[in-house]
Amino acid sequence: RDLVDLGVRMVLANTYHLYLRPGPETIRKLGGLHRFMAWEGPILTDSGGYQVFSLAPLRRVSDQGVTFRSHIDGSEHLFTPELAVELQEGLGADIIMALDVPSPFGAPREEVARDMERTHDWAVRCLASRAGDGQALFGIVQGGTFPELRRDSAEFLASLDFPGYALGGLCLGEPKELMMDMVEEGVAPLPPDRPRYLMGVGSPEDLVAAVARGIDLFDSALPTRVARNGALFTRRGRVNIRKASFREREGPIDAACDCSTCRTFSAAYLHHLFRAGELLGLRLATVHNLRFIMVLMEEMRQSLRDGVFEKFRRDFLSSYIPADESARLAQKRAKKHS
RNA sequence: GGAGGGGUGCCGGAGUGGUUAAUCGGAGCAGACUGUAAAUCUGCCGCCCUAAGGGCUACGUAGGUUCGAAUCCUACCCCCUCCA
Repeated sequence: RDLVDLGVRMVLANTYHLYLRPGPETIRKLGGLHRFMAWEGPILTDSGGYQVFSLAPLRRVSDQGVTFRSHIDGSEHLFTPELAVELQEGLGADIIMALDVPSPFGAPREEVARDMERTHDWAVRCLASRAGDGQALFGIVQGGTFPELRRDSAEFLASLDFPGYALGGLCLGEPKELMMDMVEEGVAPLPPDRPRYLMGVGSPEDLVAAVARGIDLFDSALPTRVARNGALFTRRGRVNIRKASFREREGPIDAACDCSTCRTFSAAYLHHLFRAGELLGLRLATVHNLRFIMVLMEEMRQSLRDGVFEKFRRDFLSSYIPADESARLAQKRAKKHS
């Protein structure tokens, strides 16, 4: 399997998606999620709070739970904190998430505070509705981009004695500095001996910045999604494999990379696969980006063990040009030319 | 040899007197995607100078009509179809 070869340790699955299709019954009949996906390692499931928020039209939140329409067929459903836990227990995941209410970036403070209170209330109910201790239930910190709310939220959840904590509702369009400030606010009150999970992040530069602020765990669709659209991570930053400059590039995407794509294929070949619309290109690019992230995380773990993380961070950021930075440079170049 | 049809920007293809540097596709150039709408989305795309804006050259070729033509007329060149 690709993921095993890549050194992947844990995978994320999603309650919202699995609930709508194929449905919890189907997975139960097929022996649970591990067997269904043929994944022997740990699985983390998200509660679906975020998907209801980002995918489903017509969502209505009440004290009871959240009502939404399926983005697939428009049918109406209700997720309560109790159901979210039950579904995730049914899937047999190893780490499960509380049902939360993320606030959109830019929402007024009162609204964010209300979402946060609801998230807290639901966190308590999720804890109470667990069937057993076999699975680790994580609480989710909310509070938008308001420092005091973030801190309040983290303090409240810390008092509930979860085996692990997540920071949610970030990376939703807010400026990077603000996001990292919120990470700091959210991490500070959490017990140091429990894992901290930053949900939905992210890009290589974000991972490094967040680890520097005490985050242990991440998940993100970014590396695979951008890979499918031709954006590949390298030690020097993100590159777009579709660019004409790769047409005759003989070496691998990233000479420093040990992934099977880089060890086997030239950048020119990958460029061609993307141009030609070949499905193989999507897979090779995905393998590369995932391996890049895996290696990056392993290097960060090692540097922490060695007590040289700060140096690693400086070195990494000095050579890795973030996407937005290179976009700015490209625009400048384009302007100069036009 | 006869009768029709057609030649538009890198390619395909709209447009049949002014608001057309010219609809729209494709190709090309660049960019974005962060708790899974899998292959999505955005911008640029004749040349030159610029910040807005301006100038130049363009619709097979050469003339003509007109205040004004890719659009009308004449000649020529080339392509396609049918008949012989």
